[in-house]
Amino acid sequence: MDQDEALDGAFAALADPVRRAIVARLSRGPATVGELAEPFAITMQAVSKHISVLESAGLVWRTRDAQRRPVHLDAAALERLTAWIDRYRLEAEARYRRLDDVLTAGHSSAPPEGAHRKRSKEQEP
Amino acid sequence: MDQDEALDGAFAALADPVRRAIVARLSRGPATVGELAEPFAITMQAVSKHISVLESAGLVWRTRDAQRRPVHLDAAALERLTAWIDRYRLEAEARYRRLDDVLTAGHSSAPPEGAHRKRSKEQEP
DNA sequence: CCCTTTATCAACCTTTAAGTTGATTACAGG
DNA sequence: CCTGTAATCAACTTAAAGGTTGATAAAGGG
Repeated sequence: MDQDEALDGAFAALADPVRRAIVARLSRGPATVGELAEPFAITMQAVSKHISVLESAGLVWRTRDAQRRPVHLDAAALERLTAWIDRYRLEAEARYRRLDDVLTAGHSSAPPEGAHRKRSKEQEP
Repeated sequence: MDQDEALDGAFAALADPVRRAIVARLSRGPATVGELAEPFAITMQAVSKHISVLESAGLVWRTRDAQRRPVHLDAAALERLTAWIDRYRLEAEARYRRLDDVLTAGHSSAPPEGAHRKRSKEQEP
């Protein structure tokens, strides 16, 4: 199953400021390659490649309008990424909370943000 | 600071199946480098590098316990990633809904999943 | 004390990614 | 038509990423 490869591609696609800017722009609506390239100091060929990367990652899809190729954002693909992250984030946060419960047992004040670090048994460098 | 570079590093860090598996494991609690390396068919040095990548990305932090270096997941860093994605995902979804509202105006049935694609004005290949 | 465990440092190899320039395709409009 | 516009294809350069082996450092247990 290439569930893994899908995540590889999608996260890698977002690991580039140009591609993230393209995603941000597309969240407001479709745009052509030329429009997407305009804000950047790189060639349209380079932007075209970035779009191909986003498309291979399943984050965008292309249509056709004469010689233009409008690019569209796929929100569902973004949702799959947050789903992956949240699965582990929530698990970790639940664990923190259980730890804080134990460590603050019998006390009244709620632990401050980031308390888990300072309350850890191990020492920092 | 450089918001962009932080996202670069964090997304790039998750764009690797080994590092994602490490994150998944750490969501259940801290682990040593040796423990983290055990499931993989690569050397501990390679895993150590992966952990350095995750640490530079701010996704994990290390403590010290004798000659061991337990690694801990930073859930807040994961939260920053979902925050970035959701910002644009929600914007795009809101736009879809407005489009569907227009295109289904006066009709009673709710649009099916993925309707935005099929209802687009442009044609697919 | 030494020796074993745990992990990092260092040098190197190979593959891939981002960018460039130059040529080519596809389509619309005068 | 044929000209201009929009975008992709192709070949190449450079830099970085992921892996390896081998050596080194730091800390405890016998």
